[in-house]
Amino acid sequence: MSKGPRSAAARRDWGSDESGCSVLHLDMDAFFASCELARRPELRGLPVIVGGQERGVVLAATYEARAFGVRSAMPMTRARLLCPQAVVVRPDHDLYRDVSRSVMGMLQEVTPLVEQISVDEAFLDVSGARRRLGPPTVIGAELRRRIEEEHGVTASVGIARNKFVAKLASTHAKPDGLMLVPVDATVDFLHTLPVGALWGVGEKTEKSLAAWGITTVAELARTDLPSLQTAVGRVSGAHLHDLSWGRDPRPVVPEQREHSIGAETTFGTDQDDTEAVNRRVLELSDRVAARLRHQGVLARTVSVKVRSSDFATFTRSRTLDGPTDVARDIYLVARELVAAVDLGGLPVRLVGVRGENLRERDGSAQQPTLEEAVDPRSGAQREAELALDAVREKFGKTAIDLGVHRKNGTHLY
DNA sequence: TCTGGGGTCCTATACCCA
DNA sequence: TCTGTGGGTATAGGACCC
Repeated sequence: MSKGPRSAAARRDWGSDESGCSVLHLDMDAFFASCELARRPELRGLPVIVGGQERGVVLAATYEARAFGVRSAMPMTRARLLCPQAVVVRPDHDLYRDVSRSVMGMLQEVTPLVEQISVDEAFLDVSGARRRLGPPTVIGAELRRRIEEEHGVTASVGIARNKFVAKLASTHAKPDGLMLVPVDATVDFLHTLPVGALWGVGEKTEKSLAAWGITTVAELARTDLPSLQTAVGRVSGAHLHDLSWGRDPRPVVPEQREHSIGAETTFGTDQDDTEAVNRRVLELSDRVAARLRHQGVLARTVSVKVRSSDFATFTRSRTLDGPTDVARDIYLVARELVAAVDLGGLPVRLVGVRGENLRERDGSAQQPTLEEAVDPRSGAQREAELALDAVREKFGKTAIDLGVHRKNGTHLY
């Protein structure tokens, strides 16, 4: 929900010729905050911030809160300083997921070519829907109307010849607007923008480019390719150069499979107790395994992330002999990987566990992992964890937990 | 000001193997 | 046998996005 830099010059009417513009990007405005307002209309007109605990960041803020300088991803402590009168609401991800699912279903009625890129935004290729539903601007307007009517949430729409430009158009249409960038106007539109508007240019890349005297898309477009590649790398250089001229061949691809599934948490206070860290690693392994099983996939690589109190972040990973969706397998590897990270005596701020290198469970399903072959308990362990899934399905996610069992001071688990 | 949690992609390096 | 080369895979880390 955070957005790249915008340009006032770009916020204007670029024309009405829709030919060749069949990519539509739909982005819901201040999504989490809008969902909360729809549920609690008495909050309308007030500065509202959706955010977590003490050490959290702002997940979403209403435009009233933004007027005070509150931005998403800003530390909550700072947000409260800027806008002490703001109503702070704890995030309710289940609510946002429900609204999201319903909206995505609505998009599917327009075309099956819907690529969801996050909970609150999606691309649509409406080339096949034109004859049935009208030109893209009509489709976009109708979607915006229906989303607001059915969910009380406003959405902005960008329409252009490709994904990259459509995404920028929706950013400049915000809030509650629609922008068309005709094919002929594409380069002029792009060349009003700062480099930071390009997808893939964040803080670091922006700095590297500035060192080369490149601060706008227009300047980047006029830079010769070899210099650009020296500045930011071969692949990124070529990619950014293409984008600066409005070239983006990536098609709208429906239903992309996840490449990894992970979970991480920041401790309330930095932690130097190894046992406490391990308990957290177990919880995270359990969450990851449950999600792997839920999605019917197995992970062959386990990776961990450890952040120390000075915010230095380390990742370690190991590829297993066989793929798994069993919390115990993941935990045993994750615990070792975390233990091997040298934090120089500093306490742990955050730990994370991730399953990577995913594959479908079907097919590899009946192949026992090496561990199962060596240790028959692993098959039984999976059965036990499936039973846990069933209990949680029935009584809720917090109904039951895996534990670290100790016997004579030795971990069984 | 003091930095969440979910991800993706790219780069560099090491190592095995043909 | 030695040396170089190049592909494939594993690993670590950085940057980025929402």
